[in-house]
Amino acid sequence: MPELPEVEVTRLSFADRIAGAEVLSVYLGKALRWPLGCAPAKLVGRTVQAVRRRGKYLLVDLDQGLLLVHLGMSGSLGFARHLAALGKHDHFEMRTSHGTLRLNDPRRFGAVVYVAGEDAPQARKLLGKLGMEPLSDDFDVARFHAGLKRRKTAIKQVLLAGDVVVGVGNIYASETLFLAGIRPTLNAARLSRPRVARLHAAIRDVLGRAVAGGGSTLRNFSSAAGESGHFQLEAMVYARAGQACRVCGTAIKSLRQGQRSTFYCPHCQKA
DNA sequence: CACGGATCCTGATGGC
DNA sequence: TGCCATCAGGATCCGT
Repeated sequence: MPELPEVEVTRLSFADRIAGAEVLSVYLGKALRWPLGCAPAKLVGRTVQAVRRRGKYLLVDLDQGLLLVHLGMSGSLGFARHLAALGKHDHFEMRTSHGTLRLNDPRRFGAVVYVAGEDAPQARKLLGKLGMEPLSDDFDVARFHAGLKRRKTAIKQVLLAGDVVVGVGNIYASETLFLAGIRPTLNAARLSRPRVARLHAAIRDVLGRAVAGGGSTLRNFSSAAGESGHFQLEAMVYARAGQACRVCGTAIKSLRQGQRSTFYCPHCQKA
């Protein structure tokens, strides 16, 4: 489910409401990707101060320490005053004075990790190598180009790796490369400055619009095609192998890169 | 060190 | 209750 826009929209959905809340109890279900890192009882009595985001991680600031929350491939967070009984895939729940925060994650690639601070070893391990925030002012063409020049692998895989720029997941990687007219297999270091500029613009444009549009993914959009207001985020290439390119009509191709599927238009995207 | 591949887990889907 | 293979929006870990 979650690429950066959904994580950001999730954050916006409860950050203000949970701020100031006191933690009343913590429930842990089946193991997630990593252990919580402290006894659940240690969180009781803490106060939630804010919810921030770094890449696809949510940072839930407490008066002592913080929680790093990642939704993995299949996770979703809900926050409400009253929730139904715990479901099969609800593996973390934190009751607070303002409502209950609950993580549902069928595949359990997600995680909730307590760290004493952002300098704690586990925090540095998870957050330390993250690249630039795509919607921040830091992410400019010059820095993007400099980052890509250091990487010798395919541009699609560099986008996914997240150590140059964060938040571009498998769907948006294919989509932004289409919008920029760049073949996904091209060596990142060899992209010309104008092409880097086009890719930079595509990333900011697509991610920014997805956040503004409520974080729904392109895949969801395609299934909801025809709904007004969402039309502009219809997938151009993702999951469209064999179908006609919406721009030129050429059949969309697919390939595997690092165990992930990639989609592109062989005519619109130049090698 | 940078890269490519294996890996964690459950569920949906489609072929046979 | 059919069985099996494949794929899924992530990203870390490990061997080379």
